[in-house]
Amino acid sequence: MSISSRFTVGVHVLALIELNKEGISSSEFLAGSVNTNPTLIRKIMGMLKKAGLIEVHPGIAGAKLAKEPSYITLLDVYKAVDVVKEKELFSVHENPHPNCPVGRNIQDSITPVLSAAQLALEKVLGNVTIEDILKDIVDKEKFRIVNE
Amino acid sequence: MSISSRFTVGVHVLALIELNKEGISSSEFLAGSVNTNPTLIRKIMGMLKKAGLIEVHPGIAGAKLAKEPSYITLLDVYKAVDVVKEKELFSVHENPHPNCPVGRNIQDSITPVLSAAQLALEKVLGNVTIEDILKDIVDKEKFRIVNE
DNA sequence: TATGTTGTAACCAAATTAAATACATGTTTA
DNA sequence: TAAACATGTATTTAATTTGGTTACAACATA
Repeated sequence: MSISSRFTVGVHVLALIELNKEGISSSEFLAGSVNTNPTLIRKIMGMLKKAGLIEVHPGIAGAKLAKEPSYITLLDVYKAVDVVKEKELFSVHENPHPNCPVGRNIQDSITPVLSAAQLALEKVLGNVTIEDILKDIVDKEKFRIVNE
Repeated sequence: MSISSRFTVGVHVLALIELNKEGISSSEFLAGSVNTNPTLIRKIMGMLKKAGLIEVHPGIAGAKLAKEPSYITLLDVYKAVDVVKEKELFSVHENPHPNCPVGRNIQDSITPVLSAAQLALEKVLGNVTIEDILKDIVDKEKFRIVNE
């Protein structure tokens, strides 16, 4: 099991829209960088738009960030593309037997731990912004140029 | 997407084996409490055995914990049942385009964040033991009795 | 030897994912 | 106005994973 790549593709798309802010970031352009098809990008763009992270209009080529990149966290993207439902990162077996002490209490006992674990993960994502990712990419590019 | 219930079923199984330590915890008995079929339980038992968490022998009914319940963390179970491969909780789109500054750097830029998020989640699981879960279950049972 | 248990392998149906196709809707421009 | 191009959706497909099921070999015990 793995969390859908919609999340990391979403981050890729947002970073590229910002880096290409002077140009036109159409779904085809973005798909080329991600190396997938424009339809998938448009599906993800739709989710990012619904979450208020980008601005994009039917018929008009190109997307722009709807907020400053320093105000968009990876957690925003993660929630926008809906890769994990609220409190459902872990799945729990349904209908344990009520005649057993463990069966009738395990879900209530384990759920708080699972929620805490999921929150810990989300907190890390909430502390990193698109700007952070872009800065890192720019740094890596500089290093590349120095070593050419 | 959701992490397989093998994990929470594994915790259920270990807790019940310990609670029923004076009795015989066969795969059929355990399956009854979890409310699934014995084959699935045996598959999970095989993983728990391989990870050194339980002792169980072919032909002999019943499983026992191989360690004290205070020395078995939920992270041990999580790793034992192999619900998430090492560093692969998040999936990343393959082969982004190398001609794009974002495409050729995004994986290296985002991977450390994803690893940190996964580690944060695992750390929470590592701080809770089977004994903690059992204590909580016993507490809930006491509360139940008081309110009968 | 008969019974019951663990340990596997094989198979199935359901759900999810990424990719692909098709097309309606909207915008621009030639 | 018509042609070209973009977004926004719906539908289909193949691959993968999951949980469930059946079948059966290997082992232990009464």
